[in-house]
Amino acid sequence: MTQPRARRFLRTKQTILDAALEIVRTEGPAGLSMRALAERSDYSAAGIYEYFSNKDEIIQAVCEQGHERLASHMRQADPGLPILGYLLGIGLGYIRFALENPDHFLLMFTTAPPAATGIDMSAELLKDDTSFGILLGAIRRGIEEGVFKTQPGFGLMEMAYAAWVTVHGMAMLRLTSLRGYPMDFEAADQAGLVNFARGLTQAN
Amino acid sequence: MTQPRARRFLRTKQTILDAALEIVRTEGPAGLSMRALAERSDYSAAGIYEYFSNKDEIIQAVCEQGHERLASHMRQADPGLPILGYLLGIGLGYIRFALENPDHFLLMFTTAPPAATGIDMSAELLKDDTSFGILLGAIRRGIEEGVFKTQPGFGLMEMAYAAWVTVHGMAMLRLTSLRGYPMDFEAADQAGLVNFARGLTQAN
DNA sequence: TTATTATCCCGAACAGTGTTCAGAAATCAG
DNA sequence: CTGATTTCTGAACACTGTTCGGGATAATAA
Repeated sequence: MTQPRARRFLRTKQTILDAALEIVRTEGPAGLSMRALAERSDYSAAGIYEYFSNKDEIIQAVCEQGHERLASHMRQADPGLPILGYLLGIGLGYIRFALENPDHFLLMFTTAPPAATGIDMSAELLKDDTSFGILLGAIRRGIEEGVFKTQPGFGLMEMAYAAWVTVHGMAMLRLTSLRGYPMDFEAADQAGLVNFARGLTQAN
Repeated sequence: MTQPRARRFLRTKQTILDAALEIVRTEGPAGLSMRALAERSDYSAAGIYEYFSNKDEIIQAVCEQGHERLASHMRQADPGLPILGYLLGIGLGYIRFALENPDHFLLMFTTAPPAATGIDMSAELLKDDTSFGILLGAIRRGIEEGVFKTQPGFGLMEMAYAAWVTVHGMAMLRLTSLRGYPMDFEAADQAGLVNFARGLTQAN
């Protein structure tokens, strides 16, 4: 029962992870090599393998941390607002995170998940503090308030999926394909999200 | 004026490019190493640098080829359909290409473009045979037919952007974050696109 | 035909990558 | 203090993209 040992282990692991996060933030995912990570965390490259069995495992941990920060960005939307404004705030929070942390965001959404986690995720995704969970809560509220009209084949889940897809597409395209494109994205995103919400509120 | 030489040069270049495309298709972008590419095209790794100055240049060429194939998938939508059905077909074509060529699609939209091509692209993007050009044409038609109602700050360009964003988010999320997730994506995508279109047709 | 020159192509090498492994320190248990 | 575990390291392996010197080949000139 060596508790101090376990604590030290976890602390060291966290130290390495923090170094990884900093490298991703300052130099992008390309700069995250095992040797660079070793140097910044004052270990040798081989030593890191005592705490992570893979580089992928490190990347995955960095991604998880990113998802938490993404969710906290979305939580900054004011739930006191009317549902349409609240939903808009959530979406803009998502996009804002992507723009403020482009490398981190791209890493999160271009790295394929651990593969065949499928079923775990279906539960993981629905937790309230998850980014998708927050979105789901907002849509549910809109439906309960009677503002969003469900339709056959377009209920809570489909609405939330459609909303996610919209903001994700905005963030992703802006970062990968439209960097430097002359367009007022702030306005276009706003208008696009309003159009999306208009679809939700209209029956048939 | 050595024409045969120039022709041979281009032909060899195309051979290498074809090999690169095949590697991406069969083994994914991770399998595209200069040595593997050299082996499949019956050259040495060093020899390839006579035709491409970079690996990035090869990847970029592969991406361009992908964009053409993407556009051809979208062109399979029947322009004879009513505008809503036609627009839906275009969107589903986009998604279908992504699902049939996941590696190629991800390569196209996770690799940042040649950097600071900004202004060139703004013209390139609008050409009729481009994927975005096709989309733009459909939206324009919907507006001219009076089916899509423009609004202040939400005109042709914004509508097309919103549509692109939607299908791109669907394709992207499905490939990166929702692989194996238990959900009827066919139906959800369809419903999501219909919802999007509903927003376009409703004034205010 | 022969000599010159430009093109084409390859082997070897360099610096970098992720990862493994034998063994040196350091920490713990008896 | 002794013996066993846990930490940590340097060296190595196989791989990556890329460069360079030089050999083979083809086009041009004499």
